[in-house]
Amino acid sequence: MLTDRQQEIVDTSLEIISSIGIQGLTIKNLAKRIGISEPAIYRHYENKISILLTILDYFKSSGEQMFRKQIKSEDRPLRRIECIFEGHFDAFERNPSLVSVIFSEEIFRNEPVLQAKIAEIMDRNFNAIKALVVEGQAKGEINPNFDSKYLTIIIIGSLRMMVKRWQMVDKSFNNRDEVKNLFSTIRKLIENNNS
Amino acid sequence: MLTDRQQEIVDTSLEIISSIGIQGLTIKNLAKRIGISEPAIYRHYENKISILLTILDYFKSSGEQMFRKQIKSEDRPLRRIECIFEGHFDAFERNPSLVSVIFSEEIFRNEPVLQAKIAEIMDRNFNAIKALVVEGQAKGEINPNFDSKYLTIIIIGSLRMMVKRWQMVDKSFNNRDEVKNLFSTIRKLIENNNS
DNA sequence: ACAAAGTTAGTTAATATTAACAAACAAACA
DNA sequence: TGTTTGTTTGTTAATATTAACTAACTTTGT
Repeated sequence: MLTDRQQEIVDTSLEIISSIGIQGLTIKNLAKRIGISEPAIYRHYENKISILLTILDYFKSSGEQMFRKQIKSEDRPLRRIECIFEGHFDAFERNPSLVSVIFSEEIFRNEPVLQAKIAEIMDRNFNAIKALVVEGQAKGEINPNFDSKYLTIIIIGSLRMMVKRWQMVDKSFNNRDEVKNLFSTIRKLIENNNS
Repeated sequence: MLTDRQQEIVDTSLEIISSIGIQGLTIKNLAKRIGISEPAIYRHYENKISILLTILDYFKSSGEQMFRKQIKSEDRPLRRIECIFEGHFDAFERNPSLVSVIFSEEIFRNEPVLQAKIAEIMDRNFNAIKALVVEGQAKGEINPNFDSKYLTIIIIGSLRMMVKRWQMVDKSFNNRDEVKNLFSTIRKLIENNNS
């Protein structure tokens, strides 16, 4: 569990990342924004890496929660994938900084601990979606003539691309509709329509 | 045009980016690798940003070349998209550092000039692919019941995701086959099969 | 002889982190 | 009850390291 200050540090970090990018997340900026001195940060976190690890953990567990909810759900696989789509999207909308975090692998490249965590999160997400695709194919909802691996790459890649575009150009347009449209396109593409 | 030294600086930069990431591209590393002193670098480039701009320009023009080739080509649109897929992939294989560059938007976020260039490149690529999709739909080769914008997001997103996975996990596996399989999946999905 | 390309030896600004100490409060105890 | 002791959370000042970049001088090639 996090203390109030620890939570504040994490929240403020996400704010900073959101507004000026991960590069701007320095202890100095962090301390200034919170209104305490730099060394005070170290009363609550051993070092900067452990702050970042906490952020990634938060990210990981919020994703896990979403997947768990979908596993229990009685919906059909395609609908569950759609929920994950929307769920991720809601998360991004509520907390735009997560977008920066998700695309920050390159920055963590010199920190093995962080890179490992990122790889772990990506891998788990991939497998969760893939499991749903496989299930959808088994139940005849998704076209079984395609390798589930490639369908998963297409699904996740599309979502990421959408988010990236949103971050780079669109900026606060009709994002919810965009996601709906994108997913409905994907759905029609991969659905099993042997009528 | 670039002098020999300038070219060497660019090449070595790409080598460094490739092996230890963009974060590792410092003037010190660059000079050491080339075998000259740090200030000598400044005899050939005004500053670090201009080196990075040159790299992005190289990236941009090599992409442009590829698109130009495809425009002249007599192939059908889907085949041309496939060529672009393979072309990009060849580029990545020949020069893995480009992968790092392409995913480095987050790092350039505090450098408006660089960020603008990245946005420009992404935008042009997007529109080039989209034009091919539209043409494919007009010629009845691609299913016209889908918004070309979303199909383009799916196509580019998949390619990027594939590359990302390649960078993160697969590492020197059967990459050429993977690209072939991925594209053939996409092709089957979006093809117009009203037979 | 002169311009291009290199060197050595610096500068400035940032960075994460540590050392040493202080105020506020709580717990323990006489 | 009042004093001692410890803990938490903060401070200021300093640290080591690294970044990009510069000034002034030397070498090299034509």
